[in-house]
Amino acid sequence: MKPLEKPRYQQLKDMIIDRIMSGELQPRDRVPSEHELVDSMKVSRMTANRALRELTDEGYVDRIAGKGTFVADFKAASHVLEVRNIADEVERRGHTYSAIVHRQERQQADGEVRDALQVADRCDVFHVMLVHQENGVPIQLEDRYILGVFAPDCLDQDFSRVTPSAWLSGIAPLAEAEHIVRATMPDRTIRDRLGMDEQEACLLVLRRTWARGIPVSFARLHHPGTRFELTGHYVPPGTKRSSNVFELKELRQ
Amino acid sequence: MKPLEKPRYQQLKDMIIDRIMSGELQPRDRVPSEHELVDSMKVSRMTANRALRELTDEGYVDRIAGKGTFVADFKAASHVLEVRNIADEVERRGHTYSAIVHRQERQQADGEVRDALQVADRCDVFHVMLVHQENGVPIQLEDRYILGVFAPDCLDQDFSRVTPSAWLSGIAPLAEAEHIVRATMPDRTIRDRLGMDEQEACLLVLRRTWARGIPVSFARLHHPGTRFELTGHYVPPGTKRSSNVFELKELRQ
DNA sequence: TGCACTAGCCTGTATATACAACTTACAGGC
DNA sequence: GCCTGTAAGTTGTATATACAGGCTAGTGCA
Repeated sequence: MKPLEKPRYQQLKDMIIDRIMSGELQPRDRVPSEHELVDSMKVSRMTANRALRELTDEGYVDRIAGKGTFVADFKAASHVLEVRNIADEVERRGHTYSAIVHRQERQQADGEVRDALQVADRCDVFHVMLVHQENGVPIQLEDRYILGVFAPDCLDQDFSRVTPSAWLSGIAPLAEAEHIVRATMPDRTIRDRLGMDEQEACLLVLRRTWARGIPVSFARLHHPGTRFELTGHYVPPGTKRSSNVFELKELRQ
Repeated sequence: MKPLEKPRYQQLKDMIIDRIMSGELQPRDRVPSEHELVDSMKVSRMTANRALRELTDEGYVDRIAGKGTFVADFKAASHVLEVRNIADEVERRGHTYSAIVHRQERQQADGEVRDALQVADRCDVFHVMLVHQENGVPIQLEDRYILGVFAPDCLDQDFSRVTPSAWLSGIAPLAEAEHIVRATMPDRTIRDRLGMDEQEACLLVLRRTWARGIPVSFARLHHPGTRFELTGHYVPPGTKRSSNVFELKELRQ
């Protein structure tokens, strides 16, 4: 006989996570205070405190003594997804970010895209291809597919202003991500668009993200091997927020 | 006026982490029980419980109801360091792991190695170079430098049986790690040792690890780009252990 | 009008207590 | 000898209570 019901603090956590994931609670919205949870859920304050404290540790909410508890920003939470927004990275270095959109169209999924998004053949998807630039120099070719039903107004977006990644983060919290990093030799199209040399390797990142339990986006991110690298720094948990972020960095030249 | 002293549960955590990092408490050793902490540290059981529970969440200790609290295995903790032991990876796939040691010698640090380990010029280091193989096929060229004072008996080790990474994990818990991932074109030596084609890109991982607050090891890990990739999967915290492990995987061919 | 103070709410921490469930060791009975 | 029951120690959870400190709005005084 397993415990027929979960611990009460876990029930509280699940209830609040559900309300965030379903969209009922939006970023910066106020979450019920400990005292309100005591009244409405018939638990002690220490139990409510534990639930909210663990949600804080896990990045779902932020707490401010004297004010209350608030749903964390999707964008901040997405930092946990290891690969930061490339536009933010460029600007954090004090450089100028720009993007050129090569494609933005509706397609039907097949082959690798269909498999990656786990959808039926010929399912409706959007295809976006753009080149990200730092001070006018190409640094990433993004080749992205987005699930049609997840983002119906994809064709109306101006991705030269807001990156697809940032835009997707704003629709729903990205709960899960998968990355595959490879070293490849780029084909002629990619090499030309990134302004790469003949004998230059390409750092390829395949990225899938999930929202509400289903895969919503699949992207191929190509980077010039001599100009960029992926760095990750792990520090033990307990010291501030346990940071485990991968980011793109300019190679010292 | 800031709080002149940290919260008591944090003091407990720091005390126990110190005893683990200093080597006083070894892996699988028993950690004082909640009741013992109540007596010796003059705190309530709930405070001791919180300290030990958070140390569990952070991977420092494991708790077993009815038995006690024990220092977590270094090896298990090192999984959190994102790049798993390559020998374990190979065996997990049901394949045969082997290694060929090309170098194992004492050197004096200079240039990139000196900078990476943050030591004085001509400081004593060990240099190990070996090729890891899966079913006899080379999959990684490891070029590693280890701080001399950290591992005095490095030359006595048989790295064809225990990988340097696993051996280092056994000396002291690796508390911090940095990874840099690049795509490069390998030079002739590396290409030959990995059995790579003329036009094949190389996935290069630069890895630094810290123990007891100081950098103890710096490694260059070269992989054939057409045969291997680095994968990472992020799932939200709160579901089991929040997993954020990068691992090397064989490319489907 | 403008300022200072206070009351009320919120989070952060700490304690004392209680019960349940699990593990181990040991004593007692068969 | 073997099995069973029990007692002690351990973690897991839950409650009630208390005090400190941050934040905000509103009251009241100058």
